[in-house]
Amino acid sequence: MAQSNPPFMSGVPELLLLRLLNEQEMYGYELGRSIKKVTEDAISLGEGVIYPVLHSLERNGSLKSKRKAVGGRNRVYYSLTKKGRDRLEKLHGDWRRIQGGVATAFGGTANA
Amino acid sequence: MAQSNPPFMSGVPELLLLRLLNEQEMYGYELGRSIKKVTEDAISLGEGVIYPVLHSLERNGSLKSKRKAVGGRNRVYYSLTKKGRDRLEKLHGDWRRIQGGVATAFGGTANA
DNA sequence: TGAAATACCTATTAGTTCGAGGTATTCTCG
DNA sequence: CGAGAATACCTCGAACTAATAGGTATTTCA
Repeated sequence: MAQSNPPFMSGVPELLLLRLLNEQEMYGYELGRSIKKVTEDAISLGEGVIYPVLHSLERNGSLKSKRKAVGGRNRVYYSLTKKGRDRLEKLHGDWRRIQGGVATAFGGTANA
Repeated sequence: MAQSNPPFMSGVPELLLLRLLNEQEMYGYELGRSIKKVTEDAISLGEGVIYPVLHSLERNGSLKSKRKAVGGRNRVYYSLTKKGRDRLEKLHGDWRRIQGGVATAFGGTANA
């Protein structure tokens, strides 16, 4: 057998969060706006999606966090660990494969 | 507000199934092999994925089915209804948007 | 003062997908 | 003929995702 599939559509929120945090540390609320911006409004994630993903990513060691008080605000900044970078690469690879597969399926015989 | 997001990861199996059935009627077992082929092995769906999706698609009126006995085999052929074609267009649009958003997010600042 | 924005969080629900199983028939090959 | 592979259908249960809808508290600004 060739290879087993990753859970399919799973992971876009996780993928994007890891992608952004790989560039620079950020906090949850900020990530929400940032995702809208870097996807040019194509994707927007609610806080109810962002925070749980952040927490589970931290739990499994992909992210580390530190609290900072900035201008009277209490923020939790996240950044990638080595494991997080590995995870990012893996998810990105999965994504490219699926994306490529879908593109091929739709490109094969041109349709509307 | 701009627009609400479709459920994220959902829908690649459904999308591919609709895509294939839009070209020609097929039966479940056949669809499994066909998906592997048209995605050039990038994606393969187990029967435990295919049949439930087919059934739910038929339940909601996107697909219609007819039984045929072919060479002693009992097959259930599916084809798209109008509603199924609409559904395909919608899912395809969603997919393009998400795909574009991810591409932009990763393309914005080139990374490995 | 009061509303909006910032900033965090959780719980519930709904939906998807996966793997593992199950049945039955037909085909192929020794 | 007999055995096993392939065809062809199906369902169940577990695991996981993601969406909505809430909740708290502070700060900013009109």
